[in-house]
Amino acid sequence: MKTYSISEVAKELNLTPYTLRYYDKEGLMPLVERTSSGIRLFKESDIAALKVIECLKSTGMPIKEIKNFIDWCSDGDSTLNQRYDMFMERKATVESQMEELKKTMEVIEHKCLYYKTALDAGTEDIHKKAKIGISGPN
Amino acid sequence: MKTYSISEVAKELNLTPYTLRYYDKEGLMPLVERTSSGIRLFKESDIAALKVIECLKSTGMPIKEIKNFIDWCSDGDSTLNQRYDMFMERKATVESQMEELKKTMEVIEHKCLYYKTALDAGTEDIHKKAKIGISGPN
DNA sequence: TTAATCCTTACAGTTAACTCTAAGTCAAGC
DNA sequence: GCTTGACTTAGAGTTAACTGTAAGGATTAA
Repeated sequence: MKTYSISEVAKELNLTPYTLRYYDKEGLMPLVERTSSGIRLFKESDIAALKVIECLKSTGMPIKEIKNFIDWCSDGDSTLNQRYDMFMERKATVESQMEELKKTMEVIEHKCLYYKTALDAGTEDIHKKAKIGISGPN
Repeated sequence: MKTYSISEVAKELNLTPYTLRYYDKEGLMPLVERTSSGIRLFKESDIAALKVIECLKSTGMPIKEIKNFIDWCSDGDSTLNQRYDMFMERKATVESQMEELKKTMEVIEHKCLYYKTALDAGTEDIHKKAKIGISGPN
């Protein structure tokens, strides 16, 4: 079975070896095998697990909570419920993040239009002095 | 014109007075008026400006860059171009954040299904031993 | 008049997630 | 044999954005 060195994995996941060792130290990678001399041998499944970790991280989940999940994985079927609940909770989190982002986008787009108009007019006053025009304020 | 105290504004924006004073110190609130004794009087327009700041923050923009924007606002029409460009850039950022979130959501939803199936079966092995069933692996 | 709330400066502490250095070892490839 | 890249422990440094304390003073509402 093909294995990968720490720097190969780091490159693939856009991380550094430092970060991977840090994750290891924090207990996020309990399954990675070693050579007799102690060098980490990452399998495809380890990389897949790291991608899940990166996914959880991108939802804003702190490393200590991700560690709980990793521990549950090691504990076997008795923790299936916790793990299911955790992902359902993450799903809700991501849903609300999406809604927040949508609202943010609306404000940003509004500002883009605002500055486009101002730029075309050569002055921001176009928004303050709309009374002069035909259409009136707003 | 109605004005608001620092703690009223903090409550409305889910911040603390400490944070607002910190923003002020970092140059994010150059326009807030004061009483003769130095107490901040926030107008509706100041609160609106703070909401824009929170919006920019939620896109991941660091405070120092937000300060640039605030400075440009003070500089008047000569900076309309920078401000327009900035919001267009923010728009692109938010778009890519949305795409990232979508990918994240797909992984999370996949995991939800995975654990739902495992939970119903009582064991995670259902995924490893799929060969036994009719449908085969995957 | 008393409690609450505001202000200032100055600075220390917190948290998360790295990021790196030191010092010393080990092992594989050219 | 030399370079490269891996390893260890231990610990220091970094960054961002707060978060809070101290010390002293002013204002305002009940």
